[in-house]
Amino acid sequence: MRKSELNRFLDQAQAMCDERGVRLTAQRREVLGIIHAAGQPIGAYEILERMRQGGRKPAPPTVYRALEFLLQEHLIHKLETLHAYVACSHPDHPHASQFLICSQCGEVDELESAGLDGTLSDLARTRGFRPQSHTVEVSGTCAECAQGKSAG
Amino acid sequence: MRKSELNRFLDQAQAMCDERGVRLTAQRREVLGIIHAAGQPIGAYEILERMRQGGRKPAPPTVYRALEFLLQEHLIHKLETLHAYVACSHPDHPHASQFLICSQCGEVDELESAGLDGTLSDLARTRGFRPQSHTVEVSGTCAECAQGKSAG
DNA sequence: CGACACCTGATAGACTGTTACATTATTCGG
DNA sequence: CCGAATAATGTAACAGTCTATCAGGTGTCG
Ligand SMILES: [Zn+2]
Ligand SMILES: [Zn+2]
Ligand SMILES: [Zn+2]
Ligand SMILES: [Zn+2]
Repeated sequence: MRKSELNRFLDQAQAMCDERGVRLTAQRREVLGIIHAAGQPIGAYEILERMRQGGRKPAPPTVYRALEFLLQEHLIHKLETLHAYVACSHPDHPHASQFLICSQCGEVDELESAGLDGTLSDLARTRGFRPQSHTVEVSGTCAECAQGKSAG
Repeated sequence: MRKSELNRFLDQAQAMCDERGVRLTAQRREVLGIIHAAGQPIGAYEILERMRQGGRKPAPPTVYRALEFLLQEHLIHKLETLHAYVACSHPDHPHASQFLICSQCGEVDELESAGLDGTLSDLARTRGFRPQSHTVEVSGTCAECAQGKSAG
């Protein structure tokens, strides 16, 4: 069963929040679980939909508040080009958003490239620009989809 | 007067569209002019607002259709993190979207870094990913704003 | 003129996200 | 434990961004 993997993920998040003195409440944990379980970028209203399957009727602010918290704690990222959210693949330390997004199957691959970070910082500094955060989203075809296409 | 600069920009765009066999109609030209004249990222509804100052009452689809055309022809870019549009600073050849965005004054600086392009392509290829387009938006403080702040 | 492609106008609606205020839950000092 | 302060949640209404759809106009070509 794969549920234990999800639980490990959530427990790790819980432990991190405990350390930081912030509260991963049941609701926030549920939203984080839905995002992680989706395995793909998922929109706020789709999350809302899945929360409603438990009988409750949360409204948009509920999910947006949870998303705001999870973003602050670097447990999820927002994909600006998709208006969707994904679980962070290495939430133990803050970092910028760097993604490969397959336009065919929707899979995303989170990068964490110090080289890319450095290239961007250098570029910025040559312009006298002081960077604070960055968003990198590469759209294209993932390995699996490319293979399937060329083989087919 | 600065109007001649705007006209040169628009005439250049016109020439490029003529070459490509596409039509930079009066309406598209007007939208492109408004975006260029703004000098900063401008939202679709702000464009709409300015178009209405001529007495006409265009509706959202009007401006979105023009924006779609201008994006296709690489005459403008969309800033995904701002939901806003800017004129391309070197529209003579297609290229990916790379921007430094000052969060204080709103100025944007369009990069065109082959090095960044290469770094991204290399990163993608090590994952078997075939990139098609990318969006890079760095948020921070521009040189002027940083200077004003440190001096003040 | 008629047929066709393209552009435009206009209504309505979908999707994404926010404001404002009332209510409930949790924490903490006494 | 009690009560005040703080944090989190519930609820309704709304704002911002973008799209679907249908109808009408313009221009070219034969
Ligand atoms: Zn991450
Ligand atoms: Zn794929
Ligand atoms: Zn450009
Ligand atoms: Zn600035």
